[in-house]
Parts: sequence; structure tokens; C-alpha cells
Amino acid sequence: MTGLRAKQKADRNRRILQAATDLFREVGYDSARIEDIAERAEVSVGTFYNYYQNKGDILVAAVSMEVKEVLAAGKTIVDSPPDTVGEALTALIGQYYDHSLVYLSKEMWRTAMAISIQQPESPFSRRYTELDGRLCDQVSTLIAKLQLRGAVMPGIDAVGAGQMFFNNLNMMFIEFVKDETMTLDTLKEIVGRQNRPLATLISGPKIQ
Amino acid sequence: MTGLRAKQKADRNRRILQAATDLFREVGYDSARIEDIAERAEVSVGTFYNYYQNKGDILVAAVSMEVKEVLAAGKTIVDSPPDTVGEALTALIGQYYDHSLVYLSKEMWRTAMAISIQQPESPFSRRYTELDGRLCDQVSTLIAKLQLRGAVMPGIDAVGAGQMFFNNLNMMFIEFVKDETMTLDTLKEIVGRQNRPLATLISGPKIQ
DNA sequence: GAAAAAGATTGAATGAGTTCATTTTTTAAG
DNA sequence: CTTAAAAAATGAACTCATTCAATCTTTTTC
Repeated sequence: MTGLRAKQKADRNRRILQAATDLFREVGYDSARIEDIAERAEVSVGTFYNYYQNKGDILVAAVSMEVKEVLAAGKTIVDSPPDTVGEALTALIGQYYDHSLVYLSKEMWRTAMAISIQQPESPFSRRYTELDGRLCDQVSTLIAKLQLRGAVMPGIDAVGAGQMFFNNLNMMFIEFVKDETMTLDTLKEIVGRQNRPLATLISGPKIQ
Repeated sequence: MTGLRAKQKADRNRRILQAATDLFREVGYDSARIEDIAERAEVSVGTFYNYYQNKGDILVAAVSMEVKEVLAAGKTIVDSPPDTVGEALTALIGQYYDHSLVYLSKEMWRTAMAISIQQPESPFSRRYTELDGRLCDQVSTLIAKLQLRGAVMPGIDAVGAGQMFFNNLNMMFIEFVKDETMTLDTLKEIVGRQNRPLATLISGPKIQ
């Protein structure tokens, strides 16, 4: 059943995604024309649309691959986190943020986020949203783990608190990609300040 | 100086904004063509572009008007808030959320948010972002006010905590407009749970 | 009040994303 | 091996946002 057709299909899909990702990085999302992507991938324009619903779809597909890597990188920290809530959050969030601009430009992030909001029902947007949910879970898992260790007071809703941390870091990441002049350090600093009240308080009195 | 020209200009601007808002609500953003908006406003397509830089601009303008109203409505609550942090936040956030769908559809919100992320430098996007910042300040102001009253522990960073509450309610509002099936009540419930840890903790031990 | 200058309007032309009827390629059947 | 059916690829045609040179309207100047 691993016929010629299936092999060609997988190959074309790979070529299109690669061509698009390269072009987006080279000339930016807006300037990359479907015709150019198709030409580089050695398919026709029509074929492009057999593989991706629209231009945005392929960008969100590329960004989703990136988020998947971020998720994997975060796992190592969640598996053996620093001792305090503050340090653990700083490490995890720093990991996320540092990874974010390795393959993608701010413009690509902006466009991908915009698309995932505007067309939430498209397959790749769903995938992106789902990965976002897993990142959120990762933060909650971290808090729950620290709670088991006694670094977070019992009685705290680890899931609720984790979601709050995540929503905060996510929203601030949006502000970050909206502002071409903002640096990663500034972003981390702002988020650190915002997280501090909650992080300190759920750590219990012994910290303070 | 209140010449004919200025009057005509104001009038055309009003007609265009009204026509666009009506059409967006009637047929949705994507299906509303510039040609249709121009026709309804009794101007030419070219004239539309003398008043708004692009199609998205006019939607963001409409949404900005809405946010301005929300801001005004929130002021009454910040001016004389309920006694506890939990109640005050519930009241303010409920006010925001209840107001949000009076004039705008979820699709319009999605599109406006997407545009403000994707083209952060356009004049109307800046305006939208600025209004968002004022909403954020409003939440911080509420916390600061409660702190003066003694309903929030001293030593807490009211601005940082306020920003966190705001980023959370904002991010969840994005999730809300992305999901056509989610109700306002569900949204409020989720945000209530997420806010609870921080709200409870900053209230000090007497609450608990 | 006529003529020049400034300010606005206009709609045909442009360009890029998307569609779809046709053609080509692959697989399945006899 | 031939032929029919299914699956994919193709690119010309279409749609719609956007631009801009030409035209018209209002204001200013003398």
C-alpha cells in the first residue's frame, strides 16, 4: 500500500513546506508569492492549494513545528525544575522565549498568531491552538510538581495558577512580537515583575 | 474656518464608518467588499481610501469606539468598587465582557485583534493598542484603590498584579472569540477560577 | 468675480490570492 | 495488456483590495 502515489504526495508536501519556510525567512511573509513558493517547490499553483487551504495555512504549519520544539525543550525543565517557584518559572519561560526567535522572525509570529485568531477553524490553526494548550498544561504541571515538593502551598489551585502564568507570558509575547524594538531581555523583565506577586504568594510564608 | 469642505469631509467620514459597520454586521467582514461599503456610503472606492488606509483600518476604528465605551463603563466600577478583591474583579471583568458583544460580533473581534497584531504600526492599530493599555491601567487602578482601603495586603505590587489580571482576562477573551460555541457565562467562570488564587492571596489572611 | 492654487473625488488599471474545468498520472479491474 | 475509474496536477480565469493619473470642487488670491 506504500504506493508511488503516497510517496510522491509526502515528497511534494515536504518540498512545499520547505520552499515556503525558506521564502518567508528570505523575503518575509507578504512578499512571498504563492507563485514563487510553487515554483521553488516545483509544483503548480493549483497543487499548492491541494496541500494547503491558503497562504496562511502553510505559515501556521511552519510555526506549529516550532512550538512543538519549544514544548520538547520545556519538558527537560519540567522534569527536573529548580527549587523555588520564581526560579522554576524564570527557567521555563526563559526557555520558551529564547527558543522563539531561532527559526522565526517577529513578522512570521505576528502573521501566524493573527491567522490563528482570525481563522480558528482551519486545520492548522486548530493544531496551533492545541499546541498552545499543551504549553499551558506544561506550566500547570510545573506548578503541580513544585506543590508536591512543598515549594507551593497546599490548597492552591495549581491548574488555575498555571493558566494564569501561561496567559500572562503568552499575552506579553504578543506584545513582544508587535514591537520590533523590544528585546528578549526587556520581555523577560516585564513578565518577571508581573509574575512575582503570584509566584511569591503561592510559595507560602517561608519565602517572603 | 468651518468651511463647506470640512463639513463634507466629516459627513463622508461618518457615512463610510456607518456603512462599513453595518455591512460587517450584516454579511461579515470578509464578504463585505470595499465597493459595497463605498456604494452604501455614496462615495467612490478611491474616496474610501482617502479616509482609511485599508479595509482593516475601518474595522479597527469601529472596534476602538467600542473599547472606548467599555472603558467608560468600567470607570463607574473603579470609582466605587465592591469591598473585596474577588467581588470587585468579578464586577469589572463582567462589565467588560457583557459590553463586548453589544455592537460587535465575534468575527469582528477576531478580525480586529488579528489586524492589530499583524499591522501594529498602522494608526488605528496603535489606537487600539493604546486603549488596551488603558483598560490594563484601569484594572491596576482598581487593585491600587482596594489596597488603599486595606482590602489588598500592603507590599503587593498593585501594578504587576493588575497587569496579570488584565493579561489573563484579555487572553481568555481571545479564546472566547475564537470559539463560536463558548458562552459569556463559561468565559466568566473560567476567568474566575484562574483569578482566584491571586485574588485570594493578595487579599491577605483575614479573607482566606 | 475671474483665475490660479490647493484639496478631494473618481474609477479604470494593477497585482496577488484563490478557484475550477481540463488534462495527466496512477491504480484497479477484467 | 487494455481499459475504466480514481486521484492529482495544472494554469488560465476570476475576485477583490489597492493604486494613481485624470478630473472636478472648493478655497484663495488679486
